[in-house]
Amino acid sequence: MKSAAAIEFEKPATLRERVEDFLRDAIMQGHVAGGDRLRENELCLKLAVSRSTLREALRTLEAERLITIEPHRGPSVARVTEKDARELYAVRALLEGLAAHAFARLASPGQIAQLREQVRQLDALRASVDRAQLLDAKRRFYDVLLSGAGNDLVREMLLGMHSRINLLRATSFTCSERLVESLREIDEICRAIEARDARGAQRAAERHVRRAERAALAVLQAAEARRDQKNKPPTRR
Amino acid sequence: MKSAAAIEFEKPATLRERVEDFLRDAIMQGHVAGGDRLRENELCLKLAVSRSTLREALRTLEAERLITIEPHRGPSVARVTEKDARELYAVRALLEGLAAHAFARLASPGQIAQLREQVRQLDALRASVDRAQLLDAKRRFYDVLLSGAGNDLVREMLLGMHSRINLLRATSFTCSERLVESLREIDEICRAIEARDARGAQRAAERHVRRAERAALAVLQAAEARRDQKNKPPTRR
DNA sequence: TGCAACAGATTGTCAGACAATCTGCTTGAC
DNA sequence: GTCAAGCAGATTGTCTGACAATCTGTTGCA
Repeated sequence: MKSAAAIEFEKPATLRERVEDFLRDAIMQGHVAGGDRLRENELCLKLAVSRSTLREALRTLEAERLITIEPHRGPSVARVTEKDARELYAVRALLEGLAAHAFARLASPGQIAQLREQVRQLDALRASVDRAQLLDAKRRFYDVLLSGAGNDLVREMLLGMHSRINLLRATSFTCSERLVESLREIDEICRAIEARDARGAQRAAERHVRRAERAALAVLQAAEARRDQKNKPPTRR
Repeated sequence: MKSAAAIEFEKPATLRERVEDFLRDAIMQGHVAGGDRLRENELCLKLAVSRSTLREALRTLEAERLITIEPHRGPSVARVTEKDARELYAVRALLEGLAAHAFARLASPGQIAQLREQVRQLDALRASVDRAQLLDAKRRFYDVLLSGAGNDLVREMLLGMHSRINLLRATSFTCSERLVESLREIDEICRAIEARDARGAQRAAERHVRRAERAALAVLQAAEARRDQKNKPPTRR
């Protein structure tokens, strides 16, 4: 019952924060698709909040790049293009590498044990079909890793990036083959950390992200091809 | 008269954007100090805008971490602690390294020439006493570098970080010795790029940031020591 | 000195309004 | 039939005014 954990899970104090959380969830769970417009009036009615409150929440989401707001056109759910994804993964590889390196150097034995425990829980879910459960376990793993790395800026940046990556829907865990591979890579990171091998942990983390990228891009390209197929037939020629 | 440049300098379309820009400037120019509270009514009166508009702008600034907003206490100018600065520079080193690496690989000869031109202009300002002019030249250098690197995410992240770093006031250019050193380091980055030596450019960029960090931390620590000296005397004991 | 209660200031949220702008549809011309 | 112009409704940007919840500094009491 650490107070830090308690603080982490405290209910949002303000209404605006609850709106943010709700919208963030709705986007990441795919209840709205990339490119969908979010009309203010609709959302006000659905969430029973005023426009002021809603618009403030939307500004925050815009800063997180989960939505885009164009003048006189309003907010829409962000589209993650292939280029976006590449850039996202390139930065993520660097930052996760940094975090793994720092964790291997700085974490206490207790924190390392915690990390291993999270890996074990992830492994136990290997056969699970519940996507949400898997994502939650993954989130807990990163919670431990990023908290122990002692760099709050990196933590916040990566948390923001993870929500964008989830928006991709092409999460590393999308297909089960990738899942097994992914778990092995995570185990490698953890093992390097247990050996206090900072460079090794960094490299393992970078490798993990690069592989996740490859899987994600494959899914993304497949999705785009499907979309093009559907939209292009009535092409002018 | 490239259209891209024209777009870059277009006047903000909405009032909120102008408010953002004004506040961002005010903070970075040091017109308000770290920790200062920003009372909504005051700002509304001074800027002649409504609270809705102002509060939206403040949310954006909060996301950029230029201000912090605490529930029922309102916005204050962010304080950059020593730990913040270290984290900031650690990430900045990685991202600028990435940008330099990408620029060396991808930039067109024309872009490289542009970069060199910016370095030349910076050099010409070596003796200048006008801080604003120097900062502007530095900004233009980074504009060229980050545009040519082809990674918009990295560009936006670094632009945001630069505004926070300027908030530090302990800019690399604060003391003139550091300025000369800094210019040499920038020249090294540029030379590696001209030689299409991506790894070398990356390392030079990382080295540049690490040195800037050292200088910034020195200034920051001196400032904190001074502040402690002033605040601590009436200590309880 | 320390604590409690109170008053003023400030923020969080709401409702309603109106002009500027966007969007889709109708209409008219070729 | 296609294309351009124009109009009407929808949507956003911004403002005003309001009120309850919370914070903050001060006063008064023990």
